[in-house]
Amino acid sequence: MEIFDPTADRAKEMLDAYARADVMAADCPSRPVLQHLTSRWGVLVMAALATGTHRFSELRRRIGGVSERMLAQTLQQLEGDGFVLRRDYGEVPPRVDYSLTPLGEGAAVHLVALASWIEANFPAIAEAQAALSAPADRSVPASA
Amino acid sequence: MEIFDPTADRAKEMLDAYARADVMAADCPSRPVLQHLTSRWGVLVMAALATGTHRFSELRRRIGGVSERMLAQTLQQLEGDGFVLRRDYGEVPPRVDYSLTPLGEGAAVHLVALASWIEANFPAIAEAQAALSAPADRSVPASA
DNA sequence: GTAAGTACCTACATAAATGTTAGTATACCG
DNA sequence: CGGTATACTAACATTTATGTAGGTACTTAC
Repeated sequence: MEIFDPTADRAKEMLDAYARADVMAADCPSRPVLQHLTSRWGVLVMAALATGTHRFSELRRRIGGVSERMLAQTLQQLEGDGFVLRRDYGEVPPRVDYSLTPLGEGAAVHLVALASWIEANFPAIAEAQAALSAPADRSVPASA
Repeated sequence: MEIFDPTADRAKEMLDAYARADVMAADCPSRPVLQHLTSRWGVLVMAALATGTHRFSELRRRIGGVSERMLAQTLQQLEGDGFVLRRDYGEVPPRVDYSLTPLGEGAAVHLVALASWIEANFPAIAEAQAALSAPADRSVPASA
């Protein structure tokens, strides 16, 4: 039909951007979101916040190995995606705390599940790692 | 008591390495595993393999944007952790296929859940992103 | 008064991830 | 024969991620 309709373009946009989010597509806008959540510190920040509201320095101590810079950056990314809520009390010395938004909680569930699964199954994983690095012969037995 | 016991050291090692896997600890051996699974391509490879066995080139086509190099490297990491099984038919031209091990399936469940959640909730995420970048005023209203 | 704590940011430096290109041995298609 | 496909690897280039050090403005504890 192709009749001109001012709403058609918008409808198409919404379909592209909303209805068809596909992480397998290289240029899907969901890719950056996935990366924020699965980034080195993203997972751990989300998991830490899944236990409740925390201040910046609390998170920093809780998450072993994060630098201030990385923690700040990660929190900003997650805030920008609407997963984390930042509350600034405007006091001095500074006081700010972070918590998950409802959206963030939805995502955190899966990240916590993953982290827990790894912790719980680490014995098996370590075993597999050892078994795979040990065997010298990985080639097909020669007929000779 | 501290009585010498040849099994004591080993038991302690096992406790350290196995029983207490804690992703929040900077030097926990579970950290690299978490990173392999949540790496840019790791998630997508696991998700792709969650749908069944695939050949290398099939995965490459399915996962938008992976280079051969990255796909190969990611598969090797996941194989090294015991999540992926590589089967080489020893034919020429080469034929190899990949599938999840039972361990891999356990992990994949959570990664697929995460990816699906993002796809399903992308409308809300995009909305949040837009809402957060729009507001010009994020500071506390001055009393003046 | 000195040190430490708070929640950051900026600039700089380095490490890690990722991409690009070329190459391998062989088979199949036309 | 020329081109394509397969499953890679190695070398090299580049982009991205991450870390480090120093600074801020002020408070509390010693």
